[in-house]
Amino acid sequence: MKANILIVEDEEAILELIAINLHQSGFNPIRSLNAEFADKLICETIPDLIILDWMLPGMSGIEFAKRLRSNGPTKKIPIIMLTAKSEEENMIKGFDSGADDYLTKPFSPRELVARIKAILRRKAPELIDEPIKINDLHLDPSTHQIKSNDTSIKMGPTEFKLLYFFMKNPDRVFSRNHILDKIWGNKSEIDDRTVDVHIKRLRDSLSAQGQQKMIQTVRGIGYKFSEE
Amino acid sequence: MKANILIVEDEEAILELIAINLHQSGFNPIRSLNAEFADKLICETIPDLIILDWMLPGMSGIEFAKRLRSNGPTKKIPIIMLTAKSEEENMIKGFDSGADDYLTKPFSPRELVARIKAILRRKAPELIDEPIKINDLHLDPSTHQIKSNDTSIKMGPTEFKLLYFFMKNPDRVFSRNHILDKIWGNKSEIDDRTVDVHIKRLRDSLSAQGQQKMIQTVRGIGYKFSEE
DNA sequence: TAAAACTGTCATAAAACTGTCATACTATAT
DNA sequence: ATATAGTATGACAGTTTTATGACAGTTTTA
Repeated sequence: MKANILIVEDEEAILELIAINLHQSGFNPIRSLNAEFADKLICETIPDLIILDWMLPGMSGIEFAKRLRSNGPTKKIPIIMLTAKSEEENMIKGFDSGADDYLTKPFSPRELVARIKAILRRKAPELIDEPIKINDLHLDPSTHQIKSNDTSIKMGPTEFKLLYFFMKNPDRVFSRNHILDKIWGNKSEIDDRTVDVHIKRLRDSLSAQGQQKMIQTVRGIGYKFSEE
Repeated sequence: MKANILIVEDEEAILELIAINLHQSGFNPIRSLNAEFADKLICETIPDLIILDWMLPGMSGIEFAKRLRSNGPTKKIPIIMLTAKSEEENMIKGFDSGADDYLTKPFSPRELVARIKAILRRKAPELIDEPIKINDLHLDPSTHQIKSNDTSIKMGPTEFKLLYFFMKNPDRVFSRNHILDKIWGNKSEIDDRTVDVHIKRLRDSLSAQGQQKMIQTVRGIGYKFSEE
């Protein structure tokens, strides 16, 4: 499922530029030239992230941001502010009003996409669903499928999340507690050692396709995923 | 071990923004909204770096910086100053008062992290977990991997810590007791000679790739790591 | 609602790692 | 050359850390 990204920008050329770039990067851009129309759009579908120009006709971007932040359902939508170089000194207010990041025009589309991904990765990692392929192991989050040699591999939900997490961060070592945080959520009162068991189950599933060795134990530290 | 970074900033939104970004970059942020509270925090744990807003309620950032600089234990803590665009011309005073770097608001979190790393790399390289490469021996703390000629080298946890320690302080001789302190922790009741054994084990691991000579014995003193 | 699948915990087995010691070496000074 | 203090090394028994299989309770599926 593509992430819906609302762009609110009064300069049509820029709006279009951004939209095209986002589309190419696998996002679903929603265009609005002003805050009023953006409001309507938001009612229809809550976007996953909003790119907001600082200067808007009618209502300023900053006011709009504040309103979004004060309002229940839109409270948590990440916002990236766009500002002209000359307005930069006001930017601090942008953060105040709740923006998660900002970009100064002119900016490179590449940069914008990078920031969007960074924010989504933090706030809604499930939305940045790019299939991952490592060493003939294919994981597609959108179809919830894992394949190796075109043979699909079955596993439980927890094992899937585990594998997804590992494949998104290959080669990096994670402690059991870190894994617990990421997979179970930080509230969990769950025993460290439970991770071992799920690692075992994941390895068992992978071993049907001879891929079990990809999950490695780092004694005294935790586990890591790597093709070696 | 994560670097403790104290943030002194009276605008809560910004404080939080910085803290979150630092946390994500693997630092340990400590928050303070004013200089007085910061003082208390500093007493508890000496931070490894301080990010200081220029304008603070009560005591100005610059005064605070000066005080830190005049005071023994806090003398050497690197300081990054934050300043609003309009105050920029005063920045020279910031350097005067001992800041190591400064950033003009608004700044991107990315930029801040980059500067922090630059400073720590200079002043306390051991706090910043970056891969180290010496003489074709690569050590990467985040993946917990050691490679030479693209061949990965295996070793136990203690040997890894030992090697990491040595590679962070190349060419320097350490006594067995110093090593014991750094690797085992200062509480240890462990025999001096145990270090010899682990050095041996480390050498054995490295010798598989012909890198054993990098750890040298300094008779009567201890050991050192160097490419000779 | 029954069957199937999944969870988290435990006890136990298996591996890997530790620290110490006795012994064999080595450098250095006399 | 010899004595001596400092190092290297191999073995080993004790610990710590992981892997594994079983199980009872839950949740999901059919």
